[in-house]
Amino acid sequence: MLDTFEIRLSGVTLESADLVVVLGGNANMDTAKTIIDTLAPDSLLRALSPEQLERLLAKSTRRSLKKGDVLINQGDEDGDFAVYLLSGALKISFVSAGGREIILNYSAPNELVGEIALLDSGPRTASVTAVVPSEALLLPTSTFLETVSTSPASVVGVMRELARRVRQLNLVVESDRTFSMGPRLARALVRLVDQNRDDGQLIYNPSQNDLGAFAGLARENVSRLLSEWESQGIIAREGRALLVRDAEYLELLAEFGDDI
Amino acid sequence: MLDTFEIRLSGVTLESADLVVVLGGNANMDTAKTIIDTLAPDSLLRALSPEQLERLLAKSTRRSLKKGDVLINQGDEDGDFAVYLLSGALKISFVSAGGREIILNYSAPNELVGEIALLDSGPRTASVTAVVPSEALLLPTSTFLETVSTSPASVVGVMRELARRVRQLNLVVESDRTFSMGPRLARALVRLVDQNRDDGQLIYNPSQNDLGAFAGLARENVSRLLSEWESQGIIAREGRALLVRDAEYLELLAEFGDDI
DNA sequence: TTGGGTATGTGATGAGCATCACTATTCAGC
DNA sequence: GCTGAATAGTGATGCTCATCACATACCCAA
Repeated sequence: MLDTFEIRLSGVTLESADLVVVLGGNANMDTAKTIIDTLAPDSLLRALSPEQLERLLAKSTRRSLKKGDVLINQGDEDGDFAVYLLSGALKISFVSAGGREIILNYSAPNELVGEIALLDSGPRTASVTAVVPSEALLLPTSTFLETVSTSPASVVGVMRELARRVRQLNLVVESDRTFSMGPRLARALVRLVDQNRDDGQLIYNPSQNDLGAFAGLARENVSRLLSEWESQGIIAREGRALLVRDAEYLELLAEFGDDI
Repeated sequence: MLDTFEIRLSGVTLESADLVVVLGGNANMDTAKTIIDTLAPDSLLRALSPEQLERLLAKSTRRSLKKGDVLINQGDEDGDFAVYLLSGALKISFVSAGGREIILNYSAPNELVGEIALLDSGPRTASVTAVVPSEALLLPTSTFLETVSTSPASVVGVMRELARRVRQLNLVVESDRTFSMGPRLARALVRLVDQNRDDGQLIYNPSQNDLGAFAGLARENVSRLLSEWESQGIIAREGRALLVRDAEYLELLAEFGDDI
C-alpha cells in the first residue's frame, strides 16, 4: 500500500526539449470530489462505485501538463502507472527502427492511456506527450489492477477499450497497405475530428509533420493534399487551424479508398 | 442459461469453397475432463478454478475443423461466441475495401480468438478459417463474460492477451510504414516460427500468396525473396515446406530493418 | 496418363510516393 | 519590432515495389 507515488522520467525526449516535471501532491478527498463531479457521463471511471472511485483517486496523482511535457518515455522500464486524461490532448507515439516518428493515436479526455505496459510489464513501447495543456490522473499499477479486478463493470470497460484499440489498429493496417495517400490522410483527419462538437474542429491542431507521422506519409504530400482539399472546399483553414467542412466526403474516402 | 449452442455461418467464404458445417454436441463432463487434461501449462484457461472451468466447458461446443472450414465470417452479425483453439492453426483475415485479403494473424493452440466482437458487440470485422485440421472450443458470450468477470486471474489473463495483440499490431504498423520488403517478410516468418520446436519449422506452411497477404507485399516479391534467402542458407525448403535456418538473422532484419 | 487447377519463378514496365532542394511564411522569444 | 527557428508550399528526381505477362512446376482426380 503506497500512499504517495513517485514518477521517474528517464531517457531522451522526442523533441529533446527540456523537461519540467511537475509533481502534484496526491489527490486528496477534496480534489477527489471535484474530479468526480467533472467526470464525463461516458467516463470509464463511472463504472466504479463511489467508494471504489474515491479509493482509486486517493491513491492517484494528479498532473498538470504544459504543452510538450512528456509523461511517458519509450523505453522506460518503470511502467508502473496508467494515465487517465481529464482534459487536454495527448500524443501517443514511438520512434521506429529507422528513426522516424510514428504517431499511433491522439487521446481525448476521459480516455485511458498507457495501461498496456501494466499488463505485460515490459518496457514502455511508446511515448506519451501532452500536445496542449492538459490535466491527467496517474493511476499506480497495483491500485489500478486491484480496482479493475474487483469491479466487473470496469473490467468489461477496460477490455472494451482494448478491443476498440485492436479494431482501430486493424483499420490502420488496412489503410497503410491498400490505400493511397488521400484516403490515408482522410482517415487521420476523421480520427482527429472532435466528437463533442459539430463544427468540424479537431481535438488538436497538428502540424503537417505530425499529420504525416499519424497518417503515414511524407510532410510534403500532406501539404499538397491539404491545399487541394482546401480549394475544393472539403476543408478550411483559419490561420493554422484546420476545419473539416465536408466530413462525409472524408469518411467515404477513409472507408472505401480511392474507389468511392 | 442455454445448454446447447447453435452456430450459424452466413455470408460468402473467402475462397468460396463449399462449406461443411460440423456441429459437434456440446462438451459433456467426460470430454471436459479430457480437455482439462490436455490443456497446455501456459493456457489461459488454467487461470480458472477446476469448477469454473468445468462450468465453462459444459456450456461450450467443441468443433472439429477440416482444412478450409470457416468458423467466423467477416460481416457476421451474430458475434456471440469466442474461440479457444485446442489444436491446429487458424487464420485471422479480412478483405480490405480494395478487395485484397489481409491476414492479421495465425493463431496457435491455447490461444483465444474472436473475443473482440463479444466486447463491443459489433459485426465481425475479420474471418477465422482453419488452415490445417483443428480442434476448437466455442465459448458463448454470456458464459465467457460471466466466467471471466468472476475470476480476477483470468481477467488479467484476457487483458494481457489483448495487450499483447495491441503491441503486435503496433509492430506491424511500424514495419508496414518504414521497412522495405525484406524486413517485412522476415517479421512475418519470425511470427510463424513454431515456438514449441527448435528446428525452425513453422506452425503452418503458407502459400506465397498467404505470406504476401500476411507480410503486406506482392506474391511475386515473396517468391523473389525466398529464392534469395534459400541461396544464402537463411531458409531451406523441403518440398513446399519452409524451414527457418538462420532465425537470428531474420530476427535482426525484423527488428532493425535494412540497416542492421 | 492426362489434363486442369493451383502454386511458383522471373523479366519488363510504370505508378506512386519519398526524398531532395529550395523558397516563402509564420511564430515565439528577446 | 526584430531575428532565428519552426512550419509550410512546390517543383524535379529517382527508388521501391505493384502489376502485368508469361513460363514452369506441382498436385490431384478422373
